[in-house]
Amino acid sequence: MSRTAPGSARERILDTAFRLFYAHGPRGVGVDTVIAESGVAKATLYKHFPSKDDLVLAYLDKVDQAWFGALRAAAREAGDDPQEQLVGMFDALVGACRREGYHGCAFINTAAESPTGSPVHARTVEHKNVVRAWVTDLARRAGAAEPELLARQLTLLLDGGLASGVLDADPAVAEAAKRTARALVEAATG
Amino acid sequence: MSRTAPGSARERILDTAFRLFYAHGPRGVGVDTVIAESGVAKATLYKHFPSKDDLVLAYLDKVDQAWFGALRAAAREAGDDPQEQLVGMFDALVGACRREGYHGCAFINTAAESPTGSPVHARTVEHKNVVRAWVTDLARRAGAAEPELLARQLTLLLDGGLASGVLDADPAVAEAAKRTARALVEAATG
DNA sequence: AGACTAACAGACAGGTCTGTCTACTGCACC
DNA sequence: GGTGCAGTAGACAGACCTGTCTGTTAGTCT
Repeated sequence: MSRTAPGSARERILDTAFRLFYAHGPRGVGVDTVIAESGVAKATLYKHFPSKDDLVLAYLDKVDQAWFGALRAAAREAGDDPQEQLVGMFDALVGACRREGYHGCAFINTAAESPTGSPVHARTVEHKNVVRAWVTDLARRAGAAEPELLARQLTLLLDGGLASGVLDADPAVAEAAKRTARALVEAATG
Repeated sequence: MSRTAPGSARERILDTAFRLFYAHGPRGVGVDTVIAESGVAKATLYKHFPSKDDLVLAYLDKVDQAWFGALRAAAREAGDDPQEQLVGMFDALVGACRREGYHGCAFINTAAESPTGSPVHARTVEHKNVVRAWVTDLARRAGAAEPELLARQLTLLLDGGLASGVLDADPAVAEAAKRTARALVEAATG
């Protein structure tokens, strides 16, 4: 286990899949392409991921970590005040827009090309619920009159900003979302 | 031209494509399936639509007519007051959520599986711009302090509601969007 | 009656996709 | 030194996809 680090091939496959799947959508990338670009044998890929769907789910897990992590980091950077954190998390959207190769929400994009009821769908719903629960908690601590409503409003804005990111990475959209978020937070916390 | 109405085959193809493409995404439906379900010969399809991409674009035009039409109808039903119309257009979202087989925004879903810069992309951007221009005009007539900002906010909400529709057709999301729209319109026209 | 048009029916080519299988290589540990 | 493991390389099957092509049918117009 010294020539190649443990799980090195797996990491390489997943990193490559992350990049390609996000850029072209899982259905737009063949397994052969992932293999070629990650410099791995086909058998190795199918050993770590028994089917392409398993690879797609692993990709979504990676996306979940990255995006949810970015949201929490942006909120943390806004300080200790929950109200400021609710607004600050939109900096994750602003930052994503500026990033090269930004292409909107990986979950939405993947769910759009997957049949309803598929594991991909379920994973996406789960992700959205986790994020909204976190926002709801933040809204509650911010003293919102209706935390669930405020969380719904803010996640609507987030999803809207992410969705339009498929088309063009316009930072103005993200900035508008942030301004709107501030207005909604102030209105809800009086 | 009496046995079959003029363009009857074309209509049948387009209707079938509309249904199938919306349900499974254009890439998830083969031309053979469209042919089989519309009861048409392959040559006929390729005569009316030289390539599958042309069919997809025609599908998007149909979607544009349907969705933009629904938005304007919902606004019209809200009365003559532009402020009420801005809020009322969200009834199109509420209605879409309730419809059987609702699966989110056809444009976003299609764009998600199309390469950046493709005709599909351009058509989607155009659609979104047309809708936002219409909303901006409405916002101006409603006396909004910053019509562009209000339009951006409202379309963000619309897109957010539509995007989450890929996951579950929860009317609560649409209702929350409408409530939020009302709050934003009132704040902007105060 | 004859020409034209729209459509039907379906075979076919050429490519791509997922997933399996065989054969080989090099390292670690016993 | 021998065994097992992780990985490489690539052929292969079987399905599916787009787009083309040939031949046939039926109705319309002159």
